[in-house]
Amino acid sequence: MDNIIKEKLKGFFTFQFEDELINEIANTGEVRLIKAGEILMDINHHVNFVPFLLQGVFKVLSEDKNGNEIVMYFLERGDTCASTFINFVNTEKSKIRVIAEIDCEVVLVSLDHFDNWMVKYKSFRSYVIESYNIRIKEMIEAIDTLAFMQMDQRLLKYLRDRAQVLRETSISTTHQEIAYDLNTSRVVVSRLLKQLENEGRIILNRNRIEVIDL
DNA sequence: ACATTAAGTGATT
DNA sequence: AATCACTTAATGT
Repeated sequence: MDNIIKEKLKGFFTFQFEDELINEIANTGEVRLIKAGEILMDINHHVNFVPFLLQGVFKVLSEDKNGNEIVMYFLERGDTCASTFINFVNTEKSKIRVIAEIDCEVVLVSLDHFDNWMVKYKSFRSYVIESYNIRIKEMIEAIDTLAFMQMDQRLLKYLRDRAQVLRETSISTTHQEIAYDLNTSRVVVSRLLKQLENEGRIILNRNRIEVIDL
């Protein structure tokens, strides 16, 4: 594995990984490029790896048995999917779908190394705990959003979140996709977007939304 | 030029 | 906020 990968592992993750740990990740991990739209892990599938996100953005969503989906949060570089940690104790099926928003680069590490690294590396332990913490906070935020916010506010929050993880003000999407993500109808999204545009918060184009009011 | 897909809108529940 | 039914606009072939 090349040094660029190691530099990314060193630079993007909040807890400075020890050089030795970075070498271990580099030696045992598999670097994968995931194209926009590809699914990294899916609901009801077994997962035996943990992804470390080096580049790109993933959308994490849950789906009910009727196929209604709802986006819970986004992952950006330096993030990992905390829900996969659970599987290192007990091989459980994934409850979520993780899908690439844009082209992504990840390092996949087998869960077999987890036990070992947790005791061996302080930075790894801290990182895992911190990741859990962040995800729990995100979950609470998602629940609050669903329970207390009306659709217009949810929509604006969604656009801001998405623009933030993409590090761009321009989002390439359709009203239909947003409707799926928020589990509402396209008509509602179109109307609310129009309203936001009239308020000067966004600019609408076909397949593209400029977020002004970040 | 035509077909397809995305987006806008009034009316109704 | 959802649904229907329809229109208009943008884009692909």
